[in-house]
Amino acid sequence: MIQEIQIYNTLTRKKEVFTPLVPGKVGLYVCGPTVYGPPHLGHARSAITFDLIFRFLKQIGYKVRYVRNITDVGHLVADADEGEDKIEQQAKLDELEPMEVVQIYTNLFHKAMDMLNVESPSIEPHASGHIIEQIEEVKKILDSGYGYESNGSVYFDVEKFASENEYGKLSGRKIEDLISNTRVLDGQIEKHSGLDFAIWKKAQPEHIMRWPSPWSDGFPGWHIECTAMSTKYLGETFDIHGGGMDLTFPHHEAEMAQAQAAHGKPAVRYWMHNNMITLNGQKMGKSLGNAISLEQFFSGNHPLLEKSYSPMTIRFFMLQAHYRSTLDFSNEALQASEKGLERLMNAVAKIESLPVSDSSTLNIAELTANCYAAMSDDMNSPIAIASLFEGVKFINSISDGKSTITSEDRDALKSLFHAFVFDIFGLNAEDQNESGSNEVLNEVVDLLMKLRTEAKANKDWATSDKIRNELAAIGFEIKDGKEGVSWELKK
RNA sequence: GGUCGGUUGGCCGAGUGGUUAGGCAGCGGUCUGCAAAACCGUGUACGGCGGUUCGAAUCCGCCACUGACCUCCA
Repeated sequence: MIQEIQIYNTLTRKKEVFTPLVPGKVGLYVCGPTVYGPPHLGHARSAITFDLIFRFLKQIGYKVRYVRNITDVGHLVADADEGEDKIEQQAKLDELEPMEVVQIYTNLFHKAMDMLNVESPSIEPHASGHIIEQIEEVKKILDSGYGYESNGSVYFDVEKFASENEYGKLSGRKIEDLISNTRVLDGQIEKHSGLDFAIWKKAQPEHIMRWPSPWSDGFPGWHIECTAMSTKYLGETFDIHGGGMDLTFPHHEAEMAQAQAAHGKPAVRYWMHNNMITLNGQKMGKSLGNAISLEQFFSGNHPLLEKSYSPMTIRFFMLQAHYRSTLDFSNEALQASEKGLERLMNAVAKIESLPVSDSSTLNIAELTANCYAAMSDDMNSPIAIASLFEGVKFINSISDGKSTITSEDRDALKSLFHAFVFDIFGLNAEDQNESGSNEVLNEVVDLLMKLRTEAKANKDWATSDKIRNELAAIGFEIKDGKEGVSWELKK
């Protein structure tokens, strides 16, 4: 079942045939969230992108170990390395223990991921749970000569590394440009060069998050956690490393250098980066203060949102764009996705009851091949979705009596749609809002429907329209179909 | 300033040297007591100016606009 696929490797800037290190198995590492704030649309894009990759690789027969970390230590909040740990900063604001903050936002993240139907990774390691492994990596880097200790902190010697290895290749940077562009920051006296980055940082007295190490009581530098955890769970060399495009520099560049320094060989074979979500053409991000949280999307509680958007709408919206393109948020675009998704899901539900004939007027095998070909070409979900809509048109046409399908093809079509819609794209039928669980409400509305149907039978249009219009005003949508009346409570 | 991208029809968004992306909206139709919903049909776009070519939206050059990274960031 395993077929040839191509993926775009940021390192080489082109699509490459994907060949795993170990046949049939894939090691995938993705930078997860820093849990100091509520999850926003950007987190969803990354999570959904790599969820798609995870799901597709499994679908075509690979055994995948997917590691996505939780960053809960180490980020510095200020320009200088003297700054407080970001998580600690938030903790002080909230008057909570740092790990309490971590727990709160980790839970929120998990909840949002569940709602978006993002599968759990195989392993979700916390940086704080791998301090020992990180210290070991720091030791290896010191042993290899690419690190130096300075006043209790340990730094990575970028210029030395660059003189003997490639540095800047991933992000397309030249070391000379970096040197001339680096800002001179306070507290840099400890470093030999402004390019150097901390791999272990001595904690200031007031710093709460701290661990003992051979150099000082402190905390690990940001970049080292991914090297330590990917090495532990996937090995010194593994297949795919993913993350948001904004992480390519300096984070991933530093990771590449560190791993090379520590292990004497490159760690990552394919680098994959998802692009950003934009809002009015500008990147949506926590640091820009324009991030809309996922909770706000689900509830519609944000000035920029005209209405609430379900998790599946968000998911489908993202799948309709290629992961390497920026995706611009707008109410109009989201509403278009919402309707498209509804049409897709309605068609899926219809397949089973489609009437069969002696012949098919659409080539299902070809449709199937197109879908897999699209995904095999660097996870081109929008193309695959376009093919699926070809199938939707066909399905509706059959139920309209204008096209035909054989029993065999109907089974194939059903398999195709189930594989793509549910397994690969991870879309699921939405619950029929809260009304679905409210039996009494259902019965009351059904009663009104019955009264309206009776009024219609008596040609008492005044009464039937009154029932329909007043229910509509409350938010109910009344659908008169050939098989009878149905209704839905729209938010 | 440096580096790398982007500019596609009303909106979102694929793609590509010559052939319909797709979704949404709009329009027309079917259905309906009328609607709504649903379904069917329908659009002919590729920033500007040059160049290469039998042929470019797709390749090259210049220009304009815009974005990302260069600091934490998905």
